[in-house]
Amino acid sequence: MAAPRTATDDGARPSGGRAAATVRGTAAAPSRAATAGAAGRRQRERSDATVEDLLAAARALFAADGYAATSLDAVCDRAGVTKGALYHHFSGKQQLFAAVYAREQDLLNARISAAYREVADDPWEAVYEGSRAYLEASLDPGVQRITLLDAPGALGWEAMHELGVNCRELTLRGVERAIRRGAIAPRAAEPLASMLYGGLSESAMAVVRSEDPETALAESLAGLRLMFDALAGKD
Amino acid sequence: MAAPRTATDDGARPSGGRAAATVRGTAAAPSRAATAGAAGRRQRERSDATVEDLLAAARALFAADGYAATSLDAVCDRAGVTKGALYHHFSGKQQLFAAVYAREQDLLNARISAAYREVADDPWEAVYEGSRAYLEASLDPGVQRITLLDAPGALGWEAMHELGVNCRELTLRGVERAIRRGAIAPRAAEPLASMLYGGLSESAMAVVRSEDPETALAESLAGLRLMFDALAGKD
DNA sequence: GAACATACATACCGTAGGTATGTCTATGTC
DNA sequence: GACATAGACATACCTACGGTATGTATGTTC
Repeated sequence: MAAPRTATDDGARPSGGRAAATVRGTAAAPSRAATAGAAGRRQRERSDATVEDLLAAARALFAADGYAATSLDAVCDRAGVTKGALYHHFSGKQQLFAAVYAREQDLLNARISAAYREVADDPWEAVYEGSRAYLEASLDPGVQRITLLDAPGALGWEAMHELGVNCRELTLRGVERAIRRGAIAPRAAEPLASMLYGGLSESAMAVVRSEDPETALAESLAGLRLMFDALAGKD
Repeated sequence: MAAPRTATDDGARPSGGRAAATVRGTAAAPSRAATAGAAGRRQRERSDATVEDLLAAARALFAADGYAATSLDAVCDRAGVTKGALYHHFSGKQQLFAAVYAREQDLLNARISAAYREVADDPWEAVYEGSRAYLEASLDPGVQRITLLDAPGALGWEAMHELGVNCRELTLRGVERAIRRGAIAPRAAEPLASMLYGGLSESAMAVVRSEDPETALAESLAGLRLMFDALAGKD
């Protein structure tokens, strides 16, 4: 049975990664935390550096060899630390992978959001551009290996979607906005978002495995264009 | 590094499963094989029964606990045999899972094909019915665990699609036929098939995890209906 | 019925995830 | 500024599990 995580055992939760990056930016901290933050600087920095090394090593090996074929010893070797350090910052292999996955999702989100926001006037066209960005970003073999091939089995569907705002949720929001503004016909947004997100994920894998990825990508984008136009009522 | 499989070591390949089922049906066999087939009947039957037990046990455990959490010892215990028997018929855990996956795909194919063929006149409507059948069949948690969550990571994308005719290929053929017969606008069939197959897979997982799967399924089908109509030019 | 192949069972090995413990250094406290 | 404490690791070890090597009994063939 899968080891259940209680709500209280987050003491071993890694301070590095996404959470630390956002929390550390806040200068307005309470008195005790402020002094502790200044005094605990060197230890904190060293810790963060170790977490960073571990995440970088893990990301490289997970991307190259996959989740199952990557040993924690190999990760530690590459990071230049021992398993003691790894297990001090992460509760196990699964959580290490979850942290790597969350980072990957953040990078994807950034690219998608940037493309999405570039189209300010047309909400449906914005979803198209976001979808295009997601498809193109997912062509990277490392991204595919981590987010599309290994994550579902290693983390499970629920955990995948609970690790922060993911690409599927971005798609959902975009679809909802397009419906609200009348860019496409009224409908339940969830199903369309699932179809788009899942379809683009599968497309990315098919494109890379194609004997001619260049034209396969072009055809996928053309097909996406046709689908978006059809859903918008343009013929 | 992942153990590389040479092209010559298929001596341990299981005679059971799909391959045997199709090969055994051919009555027109060469002389030596014909006599050997008749004389070797009892051993063959025992062997097939063992393979069947192993596949049934593996399917049950893989479906319930997932690929990684299922130990071969547990499979053997449930099947009532030892690891010697398992490794006599399968080259390892991955191939055992591959056999289970292939069976699952066959069952899905049967359901999809049946729904597809029920609509003889309208090729695009046939694709819809096939898609509907695939979505509904993929609501089963065991099917999801095996074919959607674990298979990509355990087998890899290529191996998944080389294990016989799968649902994605069925979708592709249906789309190609619909295009040939002018049911939808001309386009490259591959991208649309990928979008449909991947989208339906993701939809199935989202539907099951929804707080109200009943209405989620209804909404997904309604959304699918809208998409199919839009692609067919019906507004 | 002898030679052989098939179909297993048993015993064993190596790897890798996980744990328990020791140690060193930074940090807060008096 | 000595001391207690806790964080940040390193080291050694345990164990489960995938895989292998070998033994054996039951068909199967000539």
